[in-house]
Amino acid sequence: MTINRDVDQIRDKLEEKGYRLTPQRQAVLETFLANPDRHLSADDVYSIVKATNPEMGVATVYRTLELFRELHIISEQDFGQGMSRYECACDDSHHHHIVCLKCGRVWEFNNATLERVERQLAKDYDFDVVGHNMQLFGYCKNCRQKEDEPGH
Amino acid sequence: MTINRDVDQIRDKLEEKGYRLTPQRQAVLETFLANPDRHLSADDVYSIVKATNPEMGVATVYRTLELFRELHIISEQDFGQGMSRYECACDDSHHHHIVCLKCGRVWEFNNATLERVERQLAKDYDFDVVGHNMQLFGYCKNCRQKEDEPGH
DNA sequence: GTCCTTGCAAAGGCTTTGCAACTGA
DNA sequence: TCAGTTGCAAAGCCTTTGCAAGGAC
Repeated sequence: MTINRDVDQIRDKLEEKGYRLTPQRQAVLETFLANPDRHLSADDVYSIVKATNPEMGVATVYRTLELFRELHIISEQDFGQGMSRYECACDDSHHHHIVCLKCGRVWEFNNATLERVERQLAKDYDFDVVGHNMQLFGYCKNCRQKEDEPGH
Repeated sequence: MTINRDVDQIRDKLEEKGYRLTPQRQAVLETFLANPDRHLSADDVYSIVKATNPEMGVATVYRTLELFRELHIISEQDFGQGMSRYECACDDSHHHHIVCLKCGRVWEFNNATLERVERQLAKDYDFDVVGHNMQLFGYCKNCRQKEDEPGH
């Protein structure tokens, strides 16, 4: 099963650096592996993990998120909602986000043109780019239709 | 003088909606007009305004920022620094940001290709785009050079 | 034993809110 | 008069930190 293999790989990655894959960390990891399409907040992760590990503390979630982010196991996003969101960074594909301001759903996209623009900008500004972030905010088809319904 | 004209225009904009341009609001407005190139945090604005209006309270700054944002007088940015930053939105030009993770300086750029990509994406996803955000994070030339200096 | 890790509670930092007082038309 | 506005302090929210206890090697 893919998830078990992923867990093993990440256990190695942690142990290489002198860290352990504790049950708590594994629970957080599995939450991300089981939700590859979601952009989880710290609180989302906490709630999900707490369901099976009631002894889990929030601080551990935050510490684990920071550790995973450092090791590039997950990546952090800010959609301007007052808290960070995290997603699995298991594949190295850079992608960008389209965020619906009504329902909060997030779509991801890759765009070769964008990557090209980015490389050109890095060159123009003599800038060593280590991360990027492109977000479109607006309203999805679904939410627009709801707006148009009578009574709204 | 341009700034006075801008102030008058915005006074009209406020009064149209039933708001007043109070001395506090004018002080905040002038801070933005006087710093068109900066990306000010709420605390930056507070410090600047407090220098000439010592009675100014933080709450007023936040309330003014929200009001100005609603009226599209300023726009809000989040560079992942734990607080929002605001900039004058007096001209309607959309632009994007290059943020140095070391010195925190921000460069702005416009890019026609990017705008084109954005329009295409809006079409592809049937999305009503009302805002966007492109940020590159990394290290500027200056900070890279400092890193290379002996002793660092 | 030693270092990593944890849960708890307290503290931090940014932002919002309740409220009584004030202001301008 | 009346709605809009303000300063202050308290509260809210997300996140980090101090610390003593627990756990793996």
